[in-house]
Amino acid sequence: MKHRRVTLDQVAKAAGVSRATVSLVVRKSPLVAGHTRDKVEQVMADLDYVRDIGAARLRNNSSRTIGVVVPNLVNPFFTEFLSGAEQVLGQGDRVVLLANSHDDTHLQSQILQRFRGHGVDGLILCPAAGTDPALMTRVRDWGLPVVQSMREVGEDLTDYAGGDYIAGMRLAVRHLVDRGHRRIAFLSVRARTSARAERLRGFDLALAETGATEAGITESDLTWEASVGAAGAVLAGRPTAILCFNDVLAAGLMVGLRRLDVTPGRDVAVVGLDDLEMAQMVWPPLTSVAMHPVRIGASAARLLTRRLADADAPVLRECVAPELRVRDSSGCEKV
Amino acid sequence: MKHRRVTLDQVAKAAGVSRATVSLVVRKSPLVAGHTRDKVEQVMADLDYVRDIGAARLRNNSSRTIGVVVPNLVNPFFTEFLSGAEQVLGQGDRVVLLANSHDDTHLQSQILQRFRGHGVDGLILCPAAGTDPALMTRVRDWGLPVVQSMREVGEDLTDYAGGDYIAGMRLAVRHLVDRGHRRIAFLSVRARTSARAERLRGFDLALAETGATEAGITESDLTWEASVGAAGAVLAGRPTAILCFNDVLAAGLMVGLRRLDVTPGRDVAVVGLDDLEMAQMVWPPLTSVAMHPVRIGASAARLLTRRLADADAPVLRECVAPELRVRDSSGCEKV
DNA sequence: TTCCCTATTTAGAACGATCTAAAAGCAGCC
DNA sequence: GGCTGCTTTTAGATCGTTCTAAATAGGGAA
Repeated sequence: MKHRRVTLDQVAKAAGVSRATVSLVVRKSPLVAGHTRDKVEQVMADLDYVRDIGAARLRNNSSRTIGVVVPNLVNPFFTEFLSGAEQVLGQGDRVVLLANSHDDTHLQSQILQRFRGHGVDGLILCPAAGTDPALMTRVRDWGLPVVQSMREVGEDLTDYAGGDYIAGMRLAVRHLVDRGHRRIAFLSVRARTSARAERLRGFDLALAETGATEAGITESDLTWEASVGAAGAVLAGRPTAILCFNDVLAAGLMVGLRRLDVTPGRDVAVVGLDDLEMAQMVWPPLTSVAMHPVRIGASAARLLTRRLADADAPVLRECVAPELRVRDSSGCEKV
Repeated sequence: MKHRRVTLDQVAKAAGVSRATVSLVVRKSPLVAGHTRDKVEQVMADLDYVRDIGAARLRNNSSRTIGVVVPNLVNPFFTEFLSGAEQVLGQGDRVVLLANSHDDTHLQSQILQRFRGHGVDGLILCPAAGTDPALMTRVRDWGLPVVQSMREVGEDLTDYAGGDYIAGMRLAVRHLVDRGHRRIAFLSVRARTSARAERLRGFDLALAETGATEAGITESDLTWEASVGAAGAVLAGRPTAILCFNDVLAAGLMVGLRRLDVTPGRDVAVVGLDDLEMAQMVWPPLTSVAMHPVRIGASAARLLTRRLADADAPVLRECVAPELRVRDSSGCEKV
């Protein structure tokens, strides 16, 4: 019923050549003569030969497999990221080994062990909150090329692909200030990640540049439900505009505001970050700063491909430039 | 710099036993004596030994790797599904090989070849629209256990995990009829999948049971933007209520309706399917039928685990029961 | 013809695990 | 000591590839 897989040897026998020759054909070596190649390829097609990549890796040490670790598979930001990475890697005939760390460093290191056992060629890692920078050097000692993405741990330890959140915050704050807002609140998150630090720094810089004042920084869990409940705390600082850590929190916040009879886009301006598709679906449509997660994922995949080709290439940081998308949620002027 | 991997042989040498014994320890065989096991485990920890699963598979034919193919990685429905499957498989110490078919049968078969080459133990497949049922028997001939999910091709060819969309449509239609609606439209999709057929059948059944009349079936592409533009066509049938293929289309439709100065939840009732998180974020909050994609993913993973354990187990269909979630978008009574 | 050179092809040893079948150890018992 | 029966350990073949180094072909030139 379940028959064994077709091997190089069987193809070789059927084509009347040696196993080594067939192997050369499989790897598209220029060494084989045209007529030999044709014959072997014909036989491979007839027998439905599929090369065993695991066995190949045993010899040549390349599994064409990339481990991707994200902290949250349900957050559309990370799935768009994943989608971009998968796309690029698939084009390079590589395959994605996916895992969700749930932002748990313990689970994360289990996952890395598992990936190591599977002989992945490289790693795209969005490090879980609280990841020890030493992890990066450890991974490097394993001989595993890594690209960090969306979040970063340590300084220039690895390549990195992300969005420029400092620029993003600036765009958002300037937009609000242009519309006459002076008291701006920030709905942040509790989890200590570089993504959070970067936004806070951008916020400070932007406030200093524009002369606007901070009207309170509230911390929420990184879920939609949590931000609904944060609305009261955010309003306590009497802001006329609220910047949110991302669109998911912004969407929740708007629901929370409405429950307190505050209408976003009229009574208070709300701005998100990321510009996920949902920004256009909520009401009022959410002003947001596009971070292009799909592009970031693609960029991470390309960085990793580059490093696989040259282990000693200089460490690179790639930041996708953000774009402001003005919609109705920041519609209220305060002049 | 990049040192070789630690092998069984090295552990064996260091522990003063044979490679075979170490292998037994790795596999937790009860054959090894307690003191030997302890010593070997100590050495493994000291040397940071990681078992090479690829090499193991070559001999014992189990890669602890599962291929998962989804048609759209950006659709939150599928990512929640994926998340459920990944979770369960990870617990069984298996790893997910992920690929996105973009609903393209050609790309899908490329992916399957790739997965085959990687020696996956099994497959969770949400078949791309237009997939030939013969694919399932072909995959079976490869000796690959498959579970179809979310969509199904062929009759009882493989195990299947999905949501009960017939029941879901019934819940939705009854709810609308209870609120006094008699003219109900359905915003459907163009792609011919079992998911579409099932919903249409449920719609017909529910109409027949309740005596409500169909107020037009419009077809849209399966994207948010497309459904925004479909609003005009949907209204042409003069419905008092609109049922949508899923929440993504419902969200788009509501935006489209508003652009035509029709307020969803007041001028016309809108109901979605799936109950994604976004149902609560749109305005007005969307009445929807929860399909529990995370549970479906988990169920698919369990079905596959079962089949891996027993290739001859009877073919099983598992359908997660839907639940109606009433919110404001169906708020308008028509009595 | 012989020799050399380049273009192809190949035998056989890896890679790191598991499996099979058989060998050692170690009691207890005659 | 020799035998039986049990537990524990092991040598060596094996999985399907790639690599190395060497063998073989096929022309020309001398």
